[in-house]
Amino acid sequence: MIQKKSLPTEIISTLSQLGEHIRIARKRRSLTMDEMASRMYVTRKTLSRLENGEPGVSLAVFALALWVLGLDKDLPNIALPEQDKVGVFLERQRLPERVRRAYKSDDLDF
Amino acid sequence: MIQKKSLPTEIISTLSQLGEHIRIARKRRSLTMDEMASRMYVTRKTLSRLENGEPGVSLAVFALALWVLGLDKDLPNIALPEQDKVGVFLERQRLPERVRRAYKSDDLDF
DNA sequence: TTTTAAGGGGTAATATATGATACAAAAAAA
DNA sequence: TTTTTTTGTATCATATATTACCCCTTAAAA
Repeated sequence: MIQKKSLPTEIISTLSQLGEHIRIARKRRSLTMDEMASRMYVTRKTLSRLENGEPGVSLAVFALALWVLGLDKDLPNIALPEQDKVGVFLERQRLPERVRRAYKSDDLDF
Repeated sequence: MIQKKSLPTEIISTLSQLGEHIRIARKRRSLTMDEMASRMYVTRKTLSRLENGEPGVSLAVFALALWVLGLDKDLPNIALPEQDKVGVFLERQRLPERVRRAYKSDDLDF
């Protein structure tokens, strides 16, 4: 953990991509690293680590970057339960074959 | 930073949502926290901090969770440059009004 | 009901991130 | 070109994450 060496390749690659996306968005907005870092309430070094895709950077730093750039709208949709097809399938599969009502004498109408 | 108190409300809320998404996806897959944590090569406590939306959790832990759950396909699309409408607009705006070729006597044909 | 397992929460030790600062390299602007 | 700004990199101090334990409460299963 936190060591690039021990991480799956896909994850290393994904984090690099995310860093690159942030760097591009920052440059398009003509923000220097110092400027953007101060708006994020972090130091330039921390922003640098984020843009370089270093795995140890905290989620808060990541979210702050997207927030400062106005690119945070998609983040809450990650792993959204209603979009999780496998999850929905598994949940449905776990339903019992037959349902049996718990008997209560005065609860026979609905 | 890293202190919930000093973070924008939207970010606190977003991180909580992401943690909840992961927790739901884990339960749907009938994974205990111990089971999932070990597949992520982290401890149960770290996974717990992620599911609770704690801002200090590293990006690697987040990405590993999505990866273990098979929910990592959307992550690389966050802040995607071609979807960044503001960014594309700003970039276009920066184009010069007129273009002028740098004159080179032997480079007049193309 | 009894039994078993899951998850919440604490502590100490260690690893790592983050901040603060300085300096050099590279790029942009004049 | 020269000058200025931006960025890369290094170091040290401090804050925090992460691990590896622990115990306890609660929920699930028998």
